Amino acid sequence: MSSGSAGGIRERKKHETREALHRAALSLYLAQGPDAVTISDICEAAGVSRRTFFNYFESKDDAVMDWNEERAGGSVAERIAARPDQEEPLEAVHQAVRTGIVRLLEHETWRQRQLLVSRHPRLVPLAFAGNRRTRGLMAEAVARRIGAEPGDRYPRVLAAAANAVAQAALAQWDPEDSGAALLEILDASFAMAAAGFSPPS
Amino acid sequence: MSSGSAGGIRERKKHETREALHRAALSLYLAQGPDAVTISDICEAAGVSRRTFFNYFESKDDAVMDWNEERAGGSVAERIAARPDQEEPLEAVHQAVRTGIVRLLEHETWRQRQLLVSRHPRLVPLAFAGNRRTRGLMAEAVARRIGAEPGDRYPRVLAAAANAVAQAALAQWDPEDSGAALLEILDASFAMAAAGFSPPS
DNA sequence: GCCCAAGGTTACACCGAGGGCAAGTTTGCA
DNA sequence: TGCAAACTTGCCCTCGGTGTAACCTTGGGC
Repeated sequence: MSSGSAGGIRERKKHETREALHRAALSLYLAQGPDAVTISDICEAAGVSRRTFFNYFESKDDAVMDWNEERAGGSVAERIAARPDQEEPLEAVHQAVRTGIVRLLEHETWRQRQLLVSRHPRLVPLAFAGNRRTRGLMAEAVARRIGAEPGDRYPRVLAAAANAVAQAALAQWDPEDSGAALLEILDASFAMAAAGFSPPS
Repeated sequence: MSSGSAGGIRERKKHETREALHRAALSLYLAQGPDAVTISDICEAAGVSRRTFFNYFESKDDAVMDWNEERAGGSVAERIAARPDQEEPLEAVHQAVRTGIVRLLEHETWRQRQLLVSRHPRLVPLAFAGNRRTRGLMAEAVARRIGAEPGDRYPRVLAAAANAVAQAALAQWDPEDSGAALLEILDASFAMAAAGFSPPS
């Protein structure tokens, strides 16, 4: 056997099955809308049994929002830590988020996800379901930068606000537009935060 | 018949049933944890049939998070509009949120809700499920203040960030503490936003 | 007081989500 | 080749959620 790059056939097949379920779920969601898709439909499209589905995901939404591609860009926390020391915390977070989005924009499935979410607002909370953890890691990274405790007020408030600003930017972006447009919106939105939200002239 | 204040027996009974279901759901959630409670349990405690439950709520979480008490304080949008004209938008939103929280603190059921949420983080998104609408109304109110369109970037980003700051404040508050403590946290958090999140000395 | 219509409640039946379990199948390794 | 670990599957169950139709209560007209 030539076998896969990592591990053996077993690992590769698991990955393929997961990917097949994810793709099937995403395209069915896009084609028919979230409510019209049943787990059985997804399984049929992916060629596995209904029971197997639950070996990989806890729900159909879980399958659609699967995030293994995010990891393909490193974590936000790492990117914050990598910013120059003298940079203000908010700016460091801004740049960390920015490069994260640049990487995500390269993934076609991520764009499809955004399209799906923008078409079905019901899914918005799901798209950001992983954000509680992300926010926590962001707060930790910020705390480490300024020598504070991770539980301190400042890092937490900053992380929450930065996340919200990023979400708002995403929500204002049309996923059929260029990635550059999203980055413009993002930069403008963070500039508002840096200015203490004083009203634009 | 002495009858209720508004309408007849019918209206009153509907209201009582809704309230009974809400209270039953809340206390069962608190006593047993969200996952251990079934809709049948709630119905038994409230003395109605399972089918009737769904005449009032779409899910058990919906019943727990029922918000008729929020309305007993007017909307955030109204309170923003009521702030003095020369006040900066962020400060107006801050004060509007603040008085809203002051009112909510008077409601025992609201405090129970917060306790429940703080004990079961899984519920956090639900507690803020109504926030999409709230955020929209906030953005509109801010837009009206500065003579912008409701869809403009500034009002939306401000509303999103203010909401996140308020959420972060709530999350840092122990619901068994005094209401004054929550207000202190809230004020300090908004001060950070007004300062453009420059790090504390 | 009687009766009828509107509306609220209930039982029943059904489908999909989700998960436990044990048997069957494939892979990895000796 | 053979065995153990791991993955898949079918079966069965409970709970969430909804349509339907029968039933009961309320309120208003006669």
